[in-house]
Amino acid sequence: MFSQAMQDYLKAIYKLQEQGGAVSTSALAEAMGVAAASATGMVKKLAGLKLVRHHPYQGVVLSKAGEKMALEVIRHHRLLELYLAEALGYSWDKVHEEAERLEHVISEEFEEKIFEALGRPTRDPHGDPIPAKDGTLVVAEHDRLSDLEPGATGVIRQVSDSDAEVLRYLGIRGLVPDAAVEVLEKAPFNGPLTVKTGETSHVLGREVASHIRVEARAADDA
Amino acid sequence: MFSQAMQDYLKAIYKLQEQGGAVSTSALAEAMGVAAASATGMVKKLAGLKLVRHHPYQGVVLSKAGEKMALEVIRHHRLLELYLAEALGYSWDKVHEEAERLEHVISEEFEEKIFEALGRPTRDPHGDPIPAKDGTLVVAEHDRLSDLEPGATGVIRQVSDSDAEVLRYLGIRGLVPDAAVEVLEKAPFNGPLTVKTGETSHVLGREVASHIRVEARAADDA
DNA sequence: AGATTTGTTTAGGCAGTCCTAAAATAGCCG
DNA sequence: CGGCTATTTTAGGACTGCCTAAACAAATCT
Repeated sequence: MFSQAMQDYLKAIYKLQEQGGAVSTSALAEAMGVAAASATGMVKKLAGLKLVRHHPYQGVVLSKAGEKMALEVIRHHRLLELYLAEALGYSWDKVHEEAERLEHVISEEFEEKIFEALGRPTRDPHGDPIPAKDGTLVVAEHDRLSDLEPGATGVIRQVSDSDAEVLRYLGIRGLVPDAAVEVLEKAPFNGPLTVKTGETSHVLGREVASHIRVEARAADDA
Repeated sequence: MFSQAMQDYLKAIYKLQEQGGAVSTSALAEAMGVAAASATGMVKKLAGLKLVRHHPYQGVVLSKAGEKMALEVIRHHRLLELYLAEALGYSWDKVHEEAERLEHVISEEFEEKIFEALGRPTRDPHGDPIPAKDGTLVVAEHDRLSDLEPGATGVIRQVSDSDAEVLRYLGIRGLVPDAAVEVLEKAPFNGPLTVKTGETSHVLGREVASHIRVEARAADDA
């Protein structure tokens, strides 16, 4: 009834939605690695199934049902990643690809078994929350980058700003979801922060940094 | 390049071939749960890829390459069954269905990891041999039913006879691969055997019984 | 505003796998 | 052998998901 392709599209829409409201078909097409027309076609199909709401030329938004389906796939994905890493000794850079294929074919029973084998975890190897079986996702209230103290390190989870210019600026600097960051310096009051990502450091206004949600790493991490 | 459907067909052909020479398209269609025309179509495609040899109206036989591919899938299947049962506590009657879906999507790395985790096994939960990675299958030299002594029990693995009539006779009596049998009596010299399968017992000529390969069960089995 | 650029949708096709119906072939029986 | 029946193949479609090219809409620039 619901093809694998549909699941992939729902998941992609979910992930794009996380980083900002409605999702354009071109962004979706890019995320899926297909032509824009293909994304439009699938969006229409999903809209017909009431899994998304589509306002032509305005983007697409998951419906309640669509979000639930997306979260089921994401739960599978994250549990699999964790299982591959923990139980089978996969390195972290390889779990994603394998989980990507397995997530569509495992049964509820398989999901249940690995969930139990892992001790009913709530976070995957990347620190992302694992949606619950009923489709509930405890969205971690991540710290704002502007809240971190000098010396602290973390991983960017979400970048939201109404100004596309600012987003582009941050993107060019590598301050995008999943990037690791470290706070080098922090001026007092509402002064700027100096942060490092990859090999280079950048100075950010406090206001801008407050729009970047990060997941702080424990101090004893590598 | 090689679709999942093709893998399934190759596997089905392999299994049918095990039970007797060339495979008819209708037998293949039935095994795959598709219309006869669909099987013909796929067979032509596989023949084009040199994975099978097809003589119209005469059935289909795996080529060397086709057999290797079939064995790879079967290796995946059997390793998965074993892993699901051993590592995840699946009951034996559920492993097959899950393995059926997983076998097509796991990577070589996954295969390798579970192979090692299981201690490099050579038999699956049903007692079937697991093909080696290079596509070699150590075909167990099963006992002939006619060799078993009264009281012995086993599982039929292969029934081969040039006489279709005999095969049908055996089929009607439930003496088919995977059936459990027990030898009740055995006349001396080349006299007949009385064997039981399911609830009923049958008398078989020694000659016929010698064409039935069985895997003997250890005496201490249930 | 008008023109250009950018983004989105429609239209028409292609490949893969399935189907049904009809034609071709093989096997069997009188 | 000739004809019946069962099996197998061919022919023609349906459906999914992808593509390119062209039409359309919105945003941007002058």
